[in-house]
Amino acid sequence: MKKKQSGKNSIHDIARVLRLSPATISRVLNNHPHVHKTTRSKVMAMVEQVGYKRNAMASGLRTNKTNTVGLIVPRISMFVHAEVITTIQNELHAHGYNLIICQSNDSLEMEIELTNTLYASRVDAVIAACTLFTTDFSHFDVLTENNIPVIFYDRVPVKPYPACIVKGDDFRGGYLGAAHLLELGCRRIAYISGPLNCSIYIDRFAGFQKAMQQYNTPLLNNLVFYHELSAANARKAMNKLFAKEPYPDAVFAANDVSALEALHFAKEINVQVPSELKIVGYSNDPRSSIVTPSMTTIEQFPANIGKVIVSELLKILKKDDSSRTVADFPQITTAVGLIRRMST
Amino acid sequence: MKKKQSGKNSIHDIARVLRLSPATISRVLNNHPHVHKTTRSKVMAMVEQVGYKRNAMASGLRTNKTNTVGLIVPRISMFVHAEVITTIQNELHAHGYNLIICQSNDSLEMEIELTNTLYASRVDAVIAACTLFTTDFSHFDVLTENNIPVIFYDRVPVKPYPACIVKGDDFRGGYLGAAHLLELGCRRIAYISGPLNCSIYIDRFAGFQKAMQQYNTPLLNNLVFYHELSAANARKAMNKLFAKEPYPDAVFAANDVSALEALHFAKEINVQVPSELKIVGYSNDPRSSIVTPSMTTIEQFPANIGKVIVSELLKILKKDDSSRTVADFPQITTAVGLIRRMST
DNA sequence: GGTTTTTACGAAAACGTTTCAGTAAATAAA
DNA sequence: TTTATTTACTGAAACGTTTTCGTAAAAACC
Repeated sequence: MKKKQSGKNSIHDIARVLRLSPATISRVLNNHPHVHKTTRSKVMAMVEQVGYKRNAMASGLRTNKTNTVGLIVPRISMFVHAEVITTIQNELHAHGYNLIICQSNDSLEMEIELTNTLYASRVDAVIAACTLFTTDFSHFDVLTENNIPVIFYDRVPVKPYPACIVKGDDFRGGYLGAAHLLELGCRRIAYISGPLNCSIYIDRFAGFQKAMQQYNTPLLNNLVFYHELSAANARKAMNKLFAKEPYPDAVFAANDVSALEALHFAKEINVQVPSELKIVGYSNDPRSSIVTPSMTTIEQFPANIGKVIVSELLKILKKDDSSRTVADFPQITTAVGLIRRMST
Repeated sequence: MKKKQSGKNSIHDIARVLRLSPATISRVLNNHPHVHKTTRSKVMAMVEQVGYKRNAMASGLRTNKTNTVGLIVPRISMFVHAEVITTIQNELHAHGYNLIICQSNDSLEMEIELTNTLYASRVDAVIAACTLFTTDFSHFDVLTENNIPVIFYDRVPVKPYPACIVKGDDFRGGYLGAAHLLELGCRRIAYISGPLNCSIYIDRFAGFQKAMQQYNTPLLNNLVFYHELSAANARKAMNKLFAKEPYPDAVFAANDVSALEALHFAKEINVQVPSELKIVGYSNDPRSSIVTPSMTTIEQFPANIGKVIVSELLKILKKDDSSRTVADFPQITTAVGLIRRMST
């Protein structure tokens, strides 16, 4: 049972009742050597008794270290992110770091504010998956210029930036999805892409094109759509695709939300999936496996992404500020895979 | 274009080059009165030029205020939470507060660590949705005893605790689901509950019982299951239910994951839904609407929950520490509703 | 012109921790 | 015993803010 607190208890208060100096208390708390065994246990007992808890602000102010890393993500509800976050948190926690999760809501303005806030609280590092609309990355300068390492993942800078980059092999993902459909004999393949200012959609599309080219299949301009990947936009695309014949024999969408909407649309207009239309999504959203027919999609192994991020981050944090070099800005690509289901 | 920083820039540095005192700089930054217009603009210009950003630790240490609230949640990937979090974040942001999102992974140990960490960084308040295994809430004492207000939601303390509580009307939810099935003529209704040490499952089950009683339908013990609501456990329950006749004519599950698994199982063994078996879930998970047949479920209006939480929180934060009273521990119940779909 | 009030600013303390430099006591070496 | 070394601790400064108190100077009043 804890004693009732009388308002405050700092290292000074403990020092006073034990007739020691604050310095000694601090040393005990930080496991410094050169403090007597009996003193140490007396201090620990008192710490326990009054329920002392270190003030992270004071400590951080003095040491310039917070043991905290910040994470900025468009939406935590996106499955891939949720998975990545969970892994990151667990791994970091195992190494004594705390994680502050921030959500930009896919708003650039918010992303800017969040990086400023994270800088204000002087986190030790920042992990960021950027907004769909982040083409200029200079708001991260405040971090890099002040020696706070940044790691980007998922949606990453396209131009060189002094930060480590971890990304799924989007090119390969695009290639795998397209090759799979081509292998199955599809030749009129529609492609629903996200906006091409965003790294992942550029690469996925490039992979798609590569496969098409390899199979000597022309890319029909009226079968390709570039817009924010919402269900509504996917529906618009489908409406156009099925406005008049010839219909496409496959749809490859750069995310699962769009693919799911495509499937839904196909059902509505009585187009049989997969016999008349094959559909491939991207990300292996939990929904893609429970829908009927279940959907073929590209797996990104988010847990692996998380692990890679933390392992890189720890490497960087182990060095002190001054000894960081360009070698700390590697660009790492993580594997993807095709999950074949009933929609193809 | 920002000037390259020479390592540090504090309020002192700005003061020195402008031949002012740090106090004046601080006053400008905090919009205090009694500072000359020309001085103000000179300072602002320099702040802009050197890219000064306030050090939140120093500021928080001095003022004992962080403008940050902490949030602890079992899993951010759970749809209801993701929705609630997003609302909370937006609302808080509009009022100048930052949100630190923490994930307990449904581990009590982690929840305890997280509350300590949040206390260590002296957040202004904590919002918590507890672990399934949190029956003792004393680890939140460190917050309440130190005048950091706590608001619980979703999974909340069952015993009295000095904190505001916001919860969905789980009793009504349980009642609505059951009454709906009874109305449709079901009489052998199976109920898949979560463990009864958790507030929400207690209430949902009570609501279920109330409806059953009202329709003079006996509650059959072998049709009720209490366990952690995982897909695996739901499958076990379904296996038992369909091991021998008479089969149930309906399944009401206390969350959507279980209901979805029940539906999946029914399909596997060729039991027709809804004709032979009706299914109702809980939470309106996005998956429940896209599955075939789409699933009837209980909507919790998570955005509304988030709004209520923030509105209560702001009320509490507006008062200063000392003037808080028991009146700051209201228990608020938010509405739920039945969403009827094809599974009934 | 003298008195009061207001305005604009500075000096310094404070928040709670860590750490450098120093010192007294205990121990080891001579 | 004297001197050197180690051990266990203290004092005080520092981190970057905010805020109280004080005080000149300017403005307002009579």
